Amino acid sequence: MNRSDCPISNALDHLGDRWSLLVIRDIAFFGKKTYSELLESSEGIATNILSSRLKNLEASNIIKRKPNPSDRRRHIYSLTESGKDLIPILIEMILWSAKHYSDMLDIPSDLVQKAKEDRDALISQLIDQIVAQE
Amino acid sequence: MNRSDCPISNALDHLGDRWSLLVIRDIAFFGKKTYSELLESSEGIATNILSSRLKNLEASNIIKRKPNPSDRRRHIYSLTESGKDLIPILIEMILWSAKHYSDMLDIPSDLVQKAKEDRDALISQLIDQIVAQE
DNA sequence: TATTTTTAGTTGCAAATTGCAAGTTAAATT
DNA sequence: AATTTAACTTGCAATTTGCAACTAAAAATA
Repeated sequence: MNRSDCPISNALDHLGDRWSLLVIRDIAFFGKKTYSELLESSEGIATNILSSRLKNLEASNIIKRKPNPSDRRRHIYSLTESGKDLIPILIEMILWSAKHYSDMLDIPSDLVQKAKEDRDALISQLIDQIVAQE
Repeated sequence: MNRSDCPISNALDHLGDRWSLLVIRDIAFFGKKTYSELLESSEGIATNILSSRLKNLEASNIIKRKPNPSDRRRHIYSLTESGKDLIPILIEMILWSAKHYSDMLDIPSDLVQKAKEDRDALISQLIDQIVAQE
């Protein structure tokens, strides 16, 4: 699993594929909490891949899974502290895409503007939102 | 290639694998310029994978390849503007790993400290270094 | 000039991963 | 008691990865 002691390599060992950070996005930005909600991403993740990614992310302590007392079929997925700390990476990806692919994508302009004006405030605000819905 | 119009998904369409950002790291932080230099990464990339990633990154306009006039065997790889703009993503990955895996990794403490003190200055400085060696 | 070495790849093939479709299990609803 | 729902698992084909060996062109050496 650990290819080297480089911090960038380490991040990619945990997150370097086409799906893991989309799962984090759906939890962090779209407030998704259950398996079936996460399955409905617009990119169309397969059920076995979602299952695999959720297991990996939980093993990496990036997300956690709790039983839902009111409906024991539904498990609740949420971000750990480590998972919340991925938000700056996601924001930088949004800024990069906004700068270089704005014409072909759906850019959240107000988020981009706020990120440029006051990055730290935006990050705090997003984390507060996540904490609020826990 | 384009799974959706989401900017995060777009970034992952170009960079979402275990090797692409390591190639960018080696060019951006370690000043590597040639195929054989990039082959020597501590993570041990295979030659066919390196070849494939260099082609993809060039097709995505993230790196560019120039002939070297003084030795026409050696091609010179460098970052485009778009490639340089990936540095903030790399820095956030370093900060994330430094925060959550510091005991098991080799963290560049002075870079981390500078990133916390004055992020924008660090990014400018790193880009200046890259430009200087062009 | 002929031979060797270096650089940047390509090719072949086995192993691992991905993705689709269908099936399963436990809990909730009707 | 029967049906539906949620969260998966399983089987299998297709794609991607990774290792090892090979190649072509240019440079260095004899």
